[in-house]
Amino acid sequence: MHDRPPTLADVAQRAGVSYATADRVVNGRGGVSDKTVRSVHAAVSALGYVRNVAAANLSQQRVYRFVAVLPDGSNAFFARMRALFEAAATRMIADRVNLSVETVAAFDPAALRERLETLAKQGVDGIAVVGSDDASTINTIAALRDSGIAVMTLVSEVPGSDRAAYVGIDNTVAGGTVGRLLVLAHGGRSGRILPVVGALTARDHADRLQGLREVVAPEITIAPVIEGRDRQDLVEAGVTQALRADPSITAIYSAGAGNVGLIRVLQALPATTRRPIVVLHELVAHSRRALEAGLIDIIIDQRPEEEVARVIDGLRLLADRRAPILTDPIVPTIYVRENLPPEPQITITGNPQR
Amino acid sequence: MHDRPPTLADVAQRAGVSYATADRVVNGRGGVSDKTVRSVHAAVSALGYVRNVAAANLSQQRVYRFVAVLPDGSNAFFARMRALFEAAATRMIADRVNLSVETVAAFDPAALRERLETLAKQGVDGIAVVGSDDASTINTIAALRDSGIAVMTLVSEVPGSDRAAYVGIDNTVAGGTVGRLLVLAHGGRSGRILPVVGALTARDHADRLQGLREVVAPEITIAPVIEGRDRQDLVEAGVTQALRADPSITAIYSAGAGNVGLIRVLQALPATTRRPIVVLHELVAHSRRALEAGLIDIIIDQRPEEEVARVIDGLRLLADRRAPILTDPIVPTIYVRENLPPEPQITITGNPQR
DNA sequence: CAAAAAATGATTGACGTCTATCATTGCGGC
DNA sequence: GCCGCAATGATAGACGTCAATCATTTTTTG
Repeated sequence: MHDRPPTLADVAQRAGVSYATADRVVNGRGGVSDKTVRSVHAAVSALGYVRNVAAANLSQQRVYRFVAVLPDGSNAFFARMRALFEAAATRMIADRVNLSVETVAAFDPAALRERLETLAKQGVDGIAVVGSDDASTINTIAALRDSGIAVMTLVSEVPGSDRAAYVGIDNTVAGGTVGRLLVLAHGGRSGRILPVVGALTARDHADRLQGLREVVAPEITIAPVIEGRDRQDLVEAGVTQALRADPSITAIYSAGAGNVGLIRVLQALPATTRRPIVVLHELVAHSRRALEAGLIDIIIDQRPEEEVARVIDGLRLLADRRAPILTDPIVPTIYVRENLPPEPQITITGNPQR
Repeated sequence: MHDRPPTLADVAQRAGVSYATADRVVNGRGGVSDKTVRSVHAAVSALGYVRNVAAANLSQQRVYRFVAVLPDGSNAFFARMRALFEAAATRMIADRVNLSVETVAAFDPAALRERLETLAKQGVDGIAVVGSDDASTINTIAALRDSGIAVMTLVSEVPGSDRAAYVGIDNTVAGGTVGRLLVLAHGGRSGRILPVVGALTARDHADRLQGLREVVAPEITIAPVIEGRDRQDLVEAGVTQALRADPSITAIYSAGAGNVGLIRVLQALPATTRRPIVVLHELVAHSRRALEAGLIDIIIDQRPEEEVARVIDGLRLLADRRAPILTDPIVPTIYVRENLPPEPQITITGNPQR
């Protein structure tokens, strides 16, 4: 009925070897004949032996030390992600997981490299990093991996790097999803989408735009792209001007940040005209309020909650030498007014003592 | 730098008491003076002591025994959920979690009660059950709780029961979300939605419809509801007839099961006419194919993957005596053709040995 | 066939917690 | 001042694994 799970001692007995030998096999310490290795493995699978992780970690006094490296700045999305990491950190203390969040100057490969190397020296078990797509970062990640540190990329992939996993959305998919929804919303009628991005050179923004283009053509055309540098003021000015210049615009897709500026434009629109359909990225305080107020229609979100959970899970799996981690992509999620989740109550808590 | 987390021995020392007394306090064994209790608690928070769950479980040889009770039948959604539970079960062996899935006759409170009582006798730590909204079930859940078994309701809430938590979507929210998307898709034009449900007496289906109604009025009207009993044949017949009878229908919302029938109708539609916008629930094999083929437009999904993960997490938190579990609702998720996740590769694995 | 090398066995302490038992101390009541 | 009881201390074994050490056996090699 409730037979306790088999232990390594059971395995040894069944294989007809000593505990020491069984241990040598399962922990790959070498110095065991092939025949014995096989018989131990046979016993393992016959009994369904699974290493008791709790006991293993206990014996090693293992304290996982993980660090999430996020870009600094006042970006609302990363502020939220930071809060999520910190909340997770407190929850994980009981599992001997020491998780900390650090920030590093955004768009600065040299600073990132330095920070990562410092972490490596301090003896960290795993790192989650918001990548940047350059050679320096790729090399740094490779070096970290070589020194046995688990590295995962988060939110933004580092193509060509041998990170253990990428946790984040596929931006082409996200753009395509927006495209499909806009096609639906136009209901077969023609239309014209105004795209707003941070910069066309930013890979994620470009990918989103690309995904959009693939889906909406040919019924719907795309107006010249506004590059808002993720700054509210520039976005505000750019959108205002574009709307004035082109009255045929039926929809706006903001693929980057600086949406406070966009929302201001929408608030200022005359109530008489039908406003364009508006889609933007990331559920944060201001976008939530805009959606609730009916200023925008759709928020497409990458669900930082799930990303954080996946990262922690993944880092732990990598730190234990367990099964390969699962790599399902994060699916960008659609919020409309009706399915908004309750406002998060997370307060940012520093460590009270150390 | 990497000071190991404090142990209970550290706490005892700091509080100036013996290990035994510290243990009495943190485990609430009583027989300790108030003054001592306070000083131990002070030491706990001063040091930031957190019980090492791994060590605790190890010492108790704790094997969590959890059971998920799902309704039987050939329902694709529950088949998927079952597979997810089974996949999770294998992953959890290393954590000494014994998770099994059982089925019980659908819509049969007596059978459900009997099954639950049997489980209680067998000494289960936690149960996740797809509820049914009746007095018998409410009482059974109360009895389970009294005997110290953690109970969570899954997919379908049992209102008025004192389950520890409900993991599932709010069906009114789901219906409202569909409503909002349909309003968007009509782009200000009038329209007429054909609703298809299993039965109007089924609370979840009724809630979805209610959510829809609240959002779409007044521009969009709602045709008489088809009750398909979740059966393909009835759905097929009903929808065929309704479409023939009422050419003004611009959208179909299927809130229940039996969607294979609906999809057949859509396949049979003449290519000349513009087909209505179609929204239905739950991403399963046939709905996925229909979406990929462009026969339908939107799938609204309750994300059984996340539900399963939450259930397991919750049961574990309840079984350890840890912090109260988080009760964020599951947000119904929108899939269009572009953001479909990769097809799950889960194979249903029975336990090879016992 | 002896010596060297490889493989295996046997055993031990540590990890942090839980549970139990028994010993000791302090204190109030009478 | 002694009894009884409450509070506290001291200690030990168990949980399953890991990482050692040292002893013993088997195999290989020259």
